[in-house]
Amino acid sequence: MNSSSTPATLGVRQAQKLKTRQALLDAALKLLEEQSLSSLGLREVTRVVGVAPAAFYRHFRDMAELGVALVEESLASLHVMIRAVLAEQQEAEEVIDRSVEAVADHVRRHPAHVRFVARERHGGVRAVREAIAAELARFGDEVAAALAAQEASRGWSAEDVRMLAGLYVDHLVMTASAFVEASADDPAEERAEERAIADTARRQLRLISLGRRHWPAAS
Amino acid sequence: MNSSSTPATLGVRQAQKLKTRQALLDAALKLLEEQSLSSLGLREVTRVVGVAPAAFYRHFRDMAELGVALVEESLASLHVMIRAVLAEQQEAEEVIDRSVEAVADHVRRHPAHVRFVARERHGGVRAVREAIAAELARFGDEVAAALAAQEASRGWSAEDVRMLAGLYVDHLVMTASAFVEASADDPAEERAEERAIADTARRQLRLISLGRRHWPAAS
DNA sequence: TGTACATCAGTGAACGCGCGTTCACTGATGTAC
DNA sequence: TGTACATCAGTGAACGCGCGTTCACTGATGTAC
Repeated sequence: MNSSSTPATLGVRQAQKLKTRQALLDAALKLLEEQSLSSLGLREVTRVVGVAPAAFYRHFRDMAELGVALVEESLASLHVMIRAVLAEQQEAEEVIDRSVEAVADHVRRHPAHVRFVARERHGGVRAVREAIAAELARFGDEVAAALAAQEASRGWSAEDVRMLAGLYVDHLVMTASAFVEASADDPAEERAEERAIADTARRQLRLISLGRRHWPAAS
Repeated sequence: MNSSSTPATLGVRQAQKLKTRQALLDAALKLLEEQSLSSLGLREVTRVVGVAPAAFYRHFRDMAELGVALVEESLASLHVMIRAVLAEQQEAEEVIDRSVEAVADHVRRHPAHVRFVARERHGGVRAVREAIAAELARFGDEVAAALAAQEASRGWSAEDVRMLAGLYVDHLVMTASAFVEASADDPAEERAEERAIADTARRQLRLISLGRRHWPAAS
């Protein structure tokens, strides 16, 4: 029997290092709820974690590198959600309801991740912007592949399918941003605001869905 | 005859003050192409303008207040563009082409304004976020009013019209953001990228337009 | 028109502070035998 | 299993620097008479 509960695959040292790294990421993500990456200080982050400022350099070259790591973490969970929605094969109406509910649920579970992506998508740190853009492009490709496999896309050009996928991904990001920005002055008011956002999102998706059904058509 | 070319309505002092204020806004906008508002320093801005740091306080309480002023400036020009597009009454297809061209043109003329709004829409400064959200909501209302007056909206509920207007405004902002982020490594490549963005935007608007024509419909 | 006083946009020096980065170090973990 | 040496995550002190803000000031512009 092993003398400790440490996984056999990881030394104590490496496990501890990963723990510190994750603590840095978690602390940064929390601090980023109230500010943007380009104004977040290395000392702020290490102070929250409780390590010396210099320890930061054992994990990241600078804040931009930490930001890119946060992009991966943030969009990995979103990726899982998107795949789950795409995997289901149902009536259009039902897919819409499920998608919007999945987005709402995702925002409830990972508000800081969503806020981070919304904020840094057009933020002041180039490497992070590019990482987000690349990942969202991959989502778009994946959605396009799923759409192409559907009956409703018979006769569509690849470009048109990709265009529609882009519309869906953009809409998803917009909706997630709207959810996460639903302010929390009053809990009852917040719930009402969330319902309004979900309702609008569903109707917008329904309209897009209608356009899809009649595409392409002469003007 | 007046002894100077100064407008009779403004004293020399007040005119000079406005000039300095505008210089601060211009300098800030330029610096914000490469960073976000929450990391922009007061001394950076005054240094570019060539005034003492303390002079800043004669015009703005802090950077957030300057940011709100920039929101007004940035969205005022967009407002003009939106009104111009809405005022034209033409075939759906033509409206789409004109709108996309107007957005592309607006971005060409005011890239820094567009970048600023895209960046700070979800940025780290609450007052600025709220100012942008309020202004975009006003655009949405205005677009909704114009849509409601159109033949195609006969029988639509006010909520549905507002939902469609929101979709248009969101799409406009997304498209403008995409244009402004079209990178400029190679001029030829940039022009190709711009054409691709415009093309996608047009097809997305056409699809939305189709959805509109068949709304509401049973699934 | 000329004079005496008020206003106030912009100055420049000073302040205390937290920042990012460097460095030689410590001591627990890992490895070779 | 036990010992001797290597590795390296995290330490803590030090550095020079630019920051936001304050303050009494200056001198051109504005106003009252």
